[in-house]
Amino acid sequence: MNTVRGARERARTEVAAAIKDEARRMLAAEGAARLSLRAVAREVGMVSSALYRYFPSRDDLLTALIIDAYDSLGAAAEGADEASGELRPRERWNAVCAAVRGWALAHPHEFALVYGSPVPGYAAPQDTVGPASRVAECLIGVVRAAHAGEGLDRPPLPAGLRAEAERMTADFAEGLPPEATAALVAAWAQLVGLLSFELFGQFHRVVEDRDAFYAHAADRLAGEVGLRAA
Amino acid sequence: MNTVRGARERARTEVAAAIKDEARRMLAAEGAARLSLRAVAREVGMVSSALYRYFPSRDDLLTALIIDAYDSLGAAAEGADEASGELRPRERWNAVCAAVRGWALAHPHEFALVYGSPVPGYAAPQDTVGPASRVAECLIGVVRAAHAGEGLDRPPLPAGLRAEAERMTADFAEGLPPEATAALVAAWAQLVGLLSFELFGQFHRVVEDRDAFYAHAADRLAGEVGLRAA
DNA sequence: GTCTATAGGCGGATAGAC
DNA sequence: GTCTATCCGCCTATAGAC
Repeated sequence: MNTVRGARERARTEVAAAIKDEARRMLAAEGAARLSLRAVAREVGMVSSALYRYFPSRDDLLTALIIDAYDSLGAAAEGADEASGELRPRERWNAVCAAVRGWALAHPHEFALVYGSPVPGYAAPQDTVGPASRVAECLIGVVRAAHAGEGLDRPPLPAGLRAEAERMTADFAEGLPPEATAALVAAWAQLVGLLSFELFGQFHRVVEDRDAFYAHAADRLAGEVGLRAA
Repeated sequence: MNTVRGARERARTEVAAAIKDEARRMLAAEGAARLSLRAVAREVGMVSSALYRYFPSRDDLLTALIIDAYDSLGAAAEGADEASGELRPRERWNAVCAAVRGWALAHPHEFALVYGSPVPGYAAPQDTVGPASRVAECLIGVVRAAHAGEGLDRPPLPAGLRAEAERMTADFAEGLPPEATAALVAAWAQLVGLLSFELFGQFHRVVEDRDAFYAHAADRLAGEVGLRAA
């Protein structure tokens, strides 16, 4: 009986995976806003109503894709982090940043899905929050290791931001100096900004050597966060 | 006859403006990817085929909206720049950055239209390039003034980025130190990254005091570009 | 779980009358 | 420039048979 249920569930998740794969392909062609269950069903060789057994609505399929994207990005970041565990914090930071960019270049439409314009009419459920924070956690880990080890050059923090930085620290970066927490949040947003510009075409005819450009910017951001130069 | 043509053209541009206004409203509700000529026509009290006299296709309407958005943002930035002409460069920079954020908060859907995920299947024509560069030009002007006046603290530039920075400078920032050009391009992308996170919901339950957070980040970026502290 | 059929919409774009 | 009519396509979602 265990086997039976196991087989059934395996079949179920395999079909669900095929649906998501096709949906990811549609994402590239049509964008999240026009993702259509019918089109996915057609392509995957089912009839549209059959999809509703796997995803109760279009929005649920979207949610699954978003969670997968965050998890895939998070895994890429964590992998790079672990692979560079021997290095100094600044180099670990740069390795994670490079992995994030590598993932984004390899999955531009999933990047757009999670960091681009929100899908109108779609509200992300709570389930996305955990996966969404994996990359950030990874960066926090690097900074925490630096703090515990060689120490941080604390970035400046104006008086008006002190309370906010302390709140952030208590909320999700316990143990870090508040200056570093605030700088880290800003740095992460700025990193994604660089990737958005690259992926969304804003660097067209502006930045040519994007590898070097991004690597340098990421390294500067490491400095902003307080990681000591290598 | 001049009057006649004037009147005709005035009527034409007034209707076109009404169409664009309604389209902007739809942008908020449906997003650019699902902007529909028919829905706009319905709302504006015309029949869909009549719209084709004003915009030959859906994409042309989209292009008009994009150009308007860039122009509106550019005007906001230029206005803030002119209003702060007496101040020191670093303060001018901060004033322009604040104006950009003010515009973005006031026009989130137009911000998403130009800096969010690209609309699948839509390719921006050459006409958008000029308006798109107005904000950047404005920031370049501030840095140029600093360079000509009190001077810049040149940001560091790794050897691998030197040639690229010189090319950028020759292409669109003649006269600036290449270090500043490269830092400026990065800073602009990072600024937009901060705004994307704020507008697209990534700061939800993360950053609360967004005014202060952004102002501080913008000021740090001024330093990155080489503007001397106030 | 998958199918057919159906309800009740929506879209872009064009032709041709006025 | 605006209208009607039309072509031909698309969608989400449900009911009910198998």
